[in-house]
Amino acid sequence: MFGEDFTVSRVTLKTLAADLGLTEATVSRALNDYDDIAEQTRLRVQKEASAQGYAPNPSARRLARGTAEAAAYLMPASQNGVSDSFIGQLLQGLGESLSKRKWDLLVMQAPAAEDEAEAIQKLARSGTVGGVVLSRPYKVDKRIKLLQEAQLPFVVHGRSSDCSDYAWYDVDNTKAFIDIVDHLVSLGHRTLGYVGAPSYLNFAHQRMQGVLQGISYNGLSEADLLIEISEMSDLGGEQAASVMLDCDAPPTALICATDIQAIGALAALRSRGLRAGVDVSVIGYDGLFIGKHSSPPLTTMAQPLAHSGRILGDMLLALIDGADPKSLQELRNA
Amino acid sequence: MFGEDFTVSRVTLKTLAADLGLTEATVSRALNDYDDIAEQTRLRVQKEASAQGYAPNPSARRLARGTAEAAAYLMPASQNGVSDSFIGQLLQGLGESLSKRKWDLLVMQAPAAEDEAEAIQKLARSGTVGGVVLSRPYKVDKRIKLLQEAQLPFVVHGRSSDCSDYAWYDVDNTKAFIDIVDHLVSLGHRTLGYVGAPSYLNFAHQRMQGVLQGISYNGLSEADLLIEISEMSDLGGEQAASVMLDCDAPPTALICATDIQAIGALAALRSRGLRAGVDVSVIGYDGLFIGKHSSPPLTTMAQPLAHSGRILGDMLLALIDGADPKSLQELRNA
DNA sequence: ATTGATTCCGAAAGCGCTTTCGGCTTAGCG
DNA sequence: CGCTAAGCCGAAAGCGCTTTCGGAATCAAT
Repeated sequence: MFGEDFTVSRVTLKTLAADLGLTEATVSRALNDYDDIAEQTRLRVQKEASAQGYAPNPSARRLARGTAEAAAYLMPASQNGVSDSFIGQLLQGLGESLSKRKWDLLVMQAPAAEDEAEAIQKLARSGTVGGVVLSRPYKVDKRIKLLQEAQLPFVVHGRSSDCSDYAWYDVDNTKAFIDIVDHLVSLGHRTLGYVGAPSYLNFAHQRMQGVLQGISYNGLSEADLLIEISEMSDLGGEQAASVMLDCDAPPTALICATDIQAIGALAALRSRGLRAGVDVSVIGYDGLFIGKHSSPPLTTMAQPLAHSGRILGDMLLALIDGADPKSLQELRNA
Repeated sequence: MFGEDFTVSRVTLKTLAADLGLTEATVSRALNDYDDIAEQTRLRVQKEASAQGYAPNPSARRLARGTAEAAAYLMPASQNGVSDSFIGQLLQGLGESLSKRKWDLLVMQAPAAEDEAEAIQKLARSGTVGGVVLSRPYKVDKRIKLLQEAQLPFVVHGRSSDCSDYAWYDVDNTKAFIDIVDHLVSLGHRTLGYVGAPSYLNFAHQRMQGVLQGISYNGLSEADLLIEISEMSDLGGEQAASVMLDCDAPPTALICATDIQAIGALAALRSRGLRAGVDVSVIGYDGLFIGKHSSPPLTTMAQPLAHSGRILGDMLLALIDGADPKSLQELRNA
């Protein structure tokens, strides 16, 4: 089936060199575009290498070079089995960026809180990766300090409360939610509901701040805003929305901290025979629902996650190149 | 800042051995639970190792062992920038399973179609990974043949048309959509709309087959089913749904091939003042919408993706251990 | 022709770990 | 008490690659 080309023997630098009548060193130089090699042999080597389908063994290369040529993405812990939907896009952008240097991208589970420290130190000491991307930090996030102490280059997707001395990329959550309130108020809404997320997650905190500020800026009082914090799941969103919809003076618009909660909120509407965007406006964030269930649509707030991934990757590479983390802090306008 | 413990010198097997007055070989044996080592020294070594925070260099280990101890997840190409939301959960389950053997999980972009072959061969020859997980295959998917030829262990999340001779794990999409039709018909719906996905994706093909069979089994005719195929995006779903809702005899229920399209369909409803689940039922799949926007809710069809990931990981490990791919084919009941 | 600077390539060490082989020590047996 | 068999550990080779160092050419210049 596999033809006569059934040479299981892998093609290594040694076999290549032998076939070419050269030494491994020369072949290596040719393949890695060193400058102390004749143009002619370089071509000859590269031609033969691609003819034989040579692919260098990354473990060997990494060992010899002493660099990891790989970065890790620390997945945010899934809340109740509902993992974030943005991960796919983010990884794509990240991978795209890292592949410019032929870096691998590996994903790691956030370990249980108690062995977090050990896990991060192991990660750093083992040299598995040369850099880390951390998503969705907590308001105070000790992983950040651990990464700093481990001297492992890292960039954070989001910010913790104290974000002065590390590299991060974040969207202006607060401003985004101020804008949402502005928008809703300008549409005539006077009673708002906020389906929030646990505020130890800093983005949730930021968003809630935005809602509160938006209320205040628009001359509304605290009484005009109902707040229900729920876990980040559709069920959570549904329950939170239900509570508010069932009260005496239900809100005419629901602002949801995350998409998944917005989905739950929509279910709450439906089960009460209410029409989203007609009877009650529902606005989520994170790029999925924004503009889809508000009327008229708001289209400017979708988070371009793949783009974020690319930025984060670029930042990480810059960091590896020796850039100052403090110079790599970017707040994207919402 | 970092205290006096600023010994940048990494702790390696050599330094550990020196500190312990042993050789690297012995330390290695102790750490890897070989049996030709005294229990006493094993403990002594392990104690010292953890005290010093020793973490083996995976590159060195892999090189010496000749195994990759890592698997790759080939991300499905994002359709129009909308990447699949299931990836996060799947990766989590996958990582969980692989971590049992301390394998790393790395994600790779599906390369452009034209250099797919080369990319997969490189992947195999380089020994970067010892196995591959492939998601969402096409109806005919040449990546599968490439992986076979490359002799790289792999499992497929989903199935291609000809799935007889490789390992796969799939849900019974066809049955799931037959059930959906059954369910809707039993609720009294007689005119259905199907928002489909491009059928070169085999899961989309399977789902559409399910809808068609469901129609037939329930004694309905082709005239009772409207079909619109759209790309897998909210916009696509919205447009497809719009076409059907605006026709002379609009369906009273919309079946959507994917969640993201269901979201779009909901938007189409909303912009027409229709209530989901009241005026028009909307059913998506993939675990998010199913049961959320049908009435009464269907709760049995959610795809437990993290679980799938775990299964896929276990299958891959079994494969590595020499299991016959044909014995690793599992169709989960919908 | 002799020298000095280039250009190109081979020799060899080494990255950090695993693993085979063999030797030393101790226990177990007649 | 001698001999074999375990039990433990050290020596050393090797995984596939990179990189320094130096040597042999080639070339330009005196």
